[in-house]
Order: sequence, then structure tokens, then C-alpha cells
Amino acid sequence: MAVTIREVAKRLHLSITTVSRALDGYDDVAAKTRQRVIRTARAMGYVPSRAARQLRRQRADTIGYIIPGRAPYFTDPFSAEFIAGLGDAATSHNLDLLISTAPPDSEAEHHVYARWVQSRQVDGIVLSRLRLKDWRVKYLAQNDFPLVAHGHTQLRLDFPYIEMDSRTGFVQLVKHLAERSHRRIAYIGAPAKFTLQVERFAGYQQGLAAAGIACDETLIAESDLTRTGGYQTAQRLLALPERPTAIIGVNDLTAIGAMRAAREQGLVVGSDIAIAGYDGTEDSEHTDPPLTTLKQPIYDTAQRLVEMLLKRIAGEPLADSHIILQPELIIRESTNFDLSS
Amino acid sequence: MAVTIREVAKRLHLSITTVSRALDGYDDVAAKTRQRVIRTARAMGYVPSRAARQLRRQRADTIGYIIPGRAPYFTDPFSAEFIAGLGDAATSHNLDLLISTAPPDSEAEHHVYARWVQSRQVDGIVLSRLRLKDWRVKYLAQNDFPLVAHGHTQLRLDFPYIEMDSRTGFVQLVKHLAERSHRRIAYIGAPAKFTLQVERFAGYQQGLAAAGIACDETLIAESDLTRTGGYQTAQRLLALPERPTAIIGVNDLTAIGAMRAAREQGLVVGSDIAIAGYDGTEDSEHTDPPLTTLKQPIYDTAQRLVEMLLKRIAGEPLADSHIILQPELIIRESTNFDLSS
DNA sequence: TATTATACCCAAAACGTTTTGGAAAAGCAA
DNA sequence: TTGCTTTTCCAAAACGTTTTGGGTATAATA
Repeated sequence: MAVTIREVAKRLHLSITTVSRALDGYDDVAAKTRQRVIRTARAMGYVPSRAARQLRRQRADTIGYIIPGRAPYFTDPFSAEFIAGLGDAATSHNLDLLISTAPPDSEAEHHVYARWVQSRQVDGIVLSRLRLKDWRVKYLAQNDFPLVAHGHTQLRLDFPYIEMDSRTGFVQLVKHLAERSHRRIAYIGAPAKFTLQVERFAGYQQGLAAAGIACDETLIAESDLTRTGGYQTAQRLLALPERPTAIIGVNDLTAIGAMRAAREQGLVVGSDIAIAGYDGTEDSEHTDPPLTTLKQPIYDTAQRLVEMLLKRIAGEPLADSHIILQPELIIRESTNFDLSS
Repeated sequence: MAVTIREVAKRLHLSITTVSRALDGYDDVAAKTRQRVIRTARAMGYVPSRAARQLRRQRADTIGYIIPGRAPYFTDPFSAEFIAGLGDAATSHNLDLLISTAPPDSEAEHHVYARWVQSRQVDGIVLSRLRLKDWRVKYLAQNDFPLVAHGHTQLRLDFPYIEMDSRTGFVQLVKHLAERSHRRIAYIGAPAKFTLQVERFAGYQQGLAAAGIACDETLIAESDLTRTGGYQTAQRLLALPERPTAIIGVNDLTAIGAMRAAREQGLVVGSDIAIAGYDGTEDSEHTDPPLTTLKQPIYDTAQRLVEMLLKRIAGEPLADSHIILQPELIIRESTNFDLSS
């Protein structure tokens, strides 16, 4: 059985109050006593019971994050990198990170959030992949529960977030392609309920308009943010009577799937067809050819979000609660050629 | 403020004992009363305080898993898929999953494990990427703390695990290559402290021996399980006076990095050179060409591990505490050609 | 010397559950 | 009616902390 503060106190012939306060660094305990306490506590391997502390302090020192889990989405590098960022930030602030899985908008998702909020086992929640009308935001705001998000919603609710200006990013990307003589630029998107889809798609359209290219409905397709989804959707696009000369994926995974589809049609990516993605995950560096992408700082964003969340939990004001970052256009061989040459 | 059991009791003019027992399904409360309790509890949005329950019950209903975090490793698909499996299994058993990050064998890693064990905030721990002399296993076993692992160690300690027979897998893989006329088969491994490296490397050597190929030291290199590591290491191997005709990566990421290096040398993977990996993550399907790999059921393994862990925690006997699975050799175009033709 | 300030320590309450060990009420048998 | 079960409920203890509100020496001041 683990050692409790009572045993430490007994060993030292002190009250548990004094032991507690010595360890917490209060100044109403003699320096000498504090030393004794700290030493024996360590020697005895004393670590406060998390549950007891949580109960008394009424906070959990834990933040929560929910990933889609397996079906219908599969784990993607975005989540992995995001979790790494959250985890490292949590560790460095002496927090714990609680993870759960639930498919977006499922019954299970409602359950998990409700449980976490009501049972007070997390002090705050990090959201990603926001949806236009995100019930999670509504729910958490309603319960006055601390949240921060990667991305925003269409709701009239104020909450701290970090967001990529992916619209502008996609405008740049389309421009880049148009400058290389592409006119038939396809777009493989995500379900329309995701904010990221709306933003990126708007950028795509704006980019087309800026380049004076009419928007061709047949070149617009929806997929599910996975490699396999991108692959299947691209197959359809490439089977069109007049196939696109460029494909933009809503994320890198989609683009990677599209590259495979193109190869299987006997097309050489980087000369017959251009393909680009979004995210700038490590994958994109190692594809054949390396993938042009819009890079967002996933890991760092996760870290910053944790810091924002901590401030929100502590009730401190946020210097800047709506942070907008520019993704970086990384041009690689998958698009870096002129179609007409 | 969240609603407590006391408020529910007051509303119903019952004792908190009765409310508690009604909700927990004891049979010493009248059916009618139970209905009333359940209904109002739900109506009031009552959820038991996790901390209070943990404190009283002396268990956390939480399992822990620690990932490397960012440096020096980067998030890889293995972790992502493993976490998805753990998370889904945890959810379906009404558990929580606590995640932390710490670089292998670091000071921080010791800290996290010690804290989790001593503060009783998790009931059990899942380990992956075991090391030959894994201090974590020693430490947990010493403290009689429930653990399950993906892989084993060289220590004389008994604990439940699921393990891949990756040795046999690599033997098959080498055989596959040898049958296609390869004699210069390189191997890019991981640091020797990992069990997986020892096993897979042994399989590589055994496979060479079986094919009557002398082991050439210059074709053996160590990397760090990342794409970038595989890329850099492969560059060195390909710069040898007599370059290898096949490269086996200790995992898919390494192989993916190697593919890139090969392409950059102007080699065509799948005809000039063969490259294969291990893991069978989704990445491997979409590379160019698709990557030959040894597939292991990461997601399912994680799920099964959680179930084993739960039994260990409950003190129930395990029907089978050392499970050994065969990886499946998936032959794709990256190796499926004969060198001499 | 008497008073006050300072330094150090502690008992008890509280956090919100679950569990123990009955007690009261109701039903049944004699 | 009396005694015995059975059913239904509950008071109080316990889990291990932190925090509140003093209390008791010792030192400083008058």
C-alpha cells in the first residue's frame, strides 16, 4: 500500500498539517523542520494521493482531449502530433492529459463530454477540428467550462482559439498552380460540417476567381480526410472525360491518396499532374515526389493552446484570445513544374 | 457548481446512502424508490465526483500509457494507432486513459511512472516498445503494480504481454528477397536497447543464413525508427562502393525514408532496388510503389492488452498471459520483382 | 517585569463518495 | 398477541488531502 501523509507525520512526530504545509512551501514552518519533512517524505517515497488532493482542492490538474478513435476515421498524423504537443505541454506544467475516443457527433461523444464536465475530472478541454455549429462549444460554454480550440465555429460564442488562415493559404496555392498554367484544378474536400472545409474551400474558390478561372463543379469532390478516401475520390476525378491537371487535397492524407490514384492511372505526379495538400506533416516530405503543402505548426499550436487553457482555468485574462496564423506554402516537386512546357 | 449526491438526496427526502445504493443497483432498495432516484438523478444531471469515488474506492478506473513525445522521436503512426486502440477499449469498458509524454530512459520518464504509481492515479499501465533491460518493468513489478506490455524483455520477470514473432517474420522477408536473386540485402535497425531491434535483427541474420548469404557488416546500420533517420541512413548505404540491392527497414517509417533516398539516387524502387518495412501501417499502402511490409495488428493488440490489464487489475487469472502472434508478410511492388530478370 | 509581536505548530473541518452495521417497518407464522 | 423474517432505509465512518482559525512558546519591546 502506498504511503500516506499520516505515516510521514507519525514518523516525524509532527501533525499532518505541518507536513502538508512544509511540502507545499508555506512559510509558517521552520526551515529546519521543512528540511526534515522533505527529506523523510522523499525517503519514504511519499506522493500525495491525487484523488484526495483533487477532492479537497476541487480541481483535477488534468486537461482533456478527445480523438475520433478508429471508425469511421482512422488515426492521422495530425492527431498524433497534436497529442504529442498537448502531452509535452501538460507534462511541463505538471498536468495530466486525459484522452478519450468518440466518433464526431456520435452519442458516445456526448457522453464523454458530459461525463468529464459533470464529474469534474478535467479542469478544461481542448477541441480540434471544429464544426460550423459545434455542439461541443455550445455545451461547454453553456456550462461555463474552460475550453480552447484549434479553429473556430460559426456560432456567436466567444472562446479562445488558435486558427490558421487556411483560406489565404489556399488562395496562394491556387495562384501557384495557375501560374504554372493549370486551369483544371480539382479540389477534394471534407464533409461540409467542418470549419476547415468551409475555410479551405473558400480559399480555393477565391483563388480560382483571382486567377480568372471559372469554377467547374465537376472538379469538386468530397472525401473524409483519409488516405483511402483521397485515393478513391481521386480515381473518380481522374476518370472524367476531361481530367484535371492539378488536384488539391484538403489535407496531406487526401493528397497522398490522390497521388497513388494518379500513379495507378499511369500519370507522373510532378509533370503530368500536380498534387498538393495541407498540414505539412512529416509524411509530405517523403512522398514520391515530395508533396507541395501548406504547413501549419501543429505541435507548437497544441503547446500554446495548453497555455491559453491554463490561463482560462486560472481565470487570468488572455492577452490575445483569437490567434490567427498563416500557413506556410512549401513548394515541392509535386507541383513545381509548368504544365505548358 | 456541479450537482452532488447530497442535493439529489435532499430533493428526494432520502439519505445519501439510499441514493448511492439505488444508483449502484443494490437490491436493498425498493424498486419504486430506485426508479424515483434514477429519474431525478438524471433530471438533475447528477454524475458522481470522480475524485471522491476514487478516494473512497481506492481505485481510479483509469489506465496509463506513456508516449515518447516529441524529441528525439517524433510521433509515429504506431503510437497513433495504438492510442486509438487503447482509447476505444478504455471507453468501452468505462475507463479513462491517461497519457503522458517522456523520452525513453530519461529523468522525466522515471518521474512520470513514479508519480502514477505512488499517487494511485492509474490502476494499471500499458507498456510498448520494450527494452531488453526495461527499468519500467522492474520498477512496476517491484511495486506489484499491474502492467501489460506489447513485447517482452530479457529480464527474469513474469508479466502479461502480447508479442509479435517478428523474428520469423523477418526470416520470411529475407527469404522472399533471396528468392528474387538478392544477395546484398541491407538492414537499417533501431538502437540495440530495444527488444524489437534484437528480435528483428536476429530474424534478418537467420534469414540470411538460411539463404546461404554471408552477413556483410557494412550493410548493417542503425537508425532511430523515423522517416528522416531512415532517409539519412539509407543515403550512406547507397553510397557504398558496392551498394545493396535491397534494404529492409526495421519499421515502415525507416523504409519510407529509405525509399526517398533511393529515388534521389536515381534508383527506381521496385526494379533497381527492393525496399521493405515492418508494421503494416496505412502509410505503407500508399507509397510509390506500395511498400512490402510485415503487418502487425496494432489496433487489435492494444484492445486485447486493455482487456488483459483489466483482468490483472481485478486479480483474475489470465487464460493466456504470453500471447505470440505472427506478423503477416504483405508483398507489394516495392520488392515484387526478380533482380536478375 | 509586563506586554506585545513573531515564529512555529496543530486540531478540526471539509471535499463527495461508498460501505458498514444496524434500525425501523412490514409481513408472516404461531 | 408474540416472536421471527424480510424488506427498506439510514447514520456514521472512512478514504487522504488542504485549509481555516487558532494556540503556544519564544523573542522583542516598553
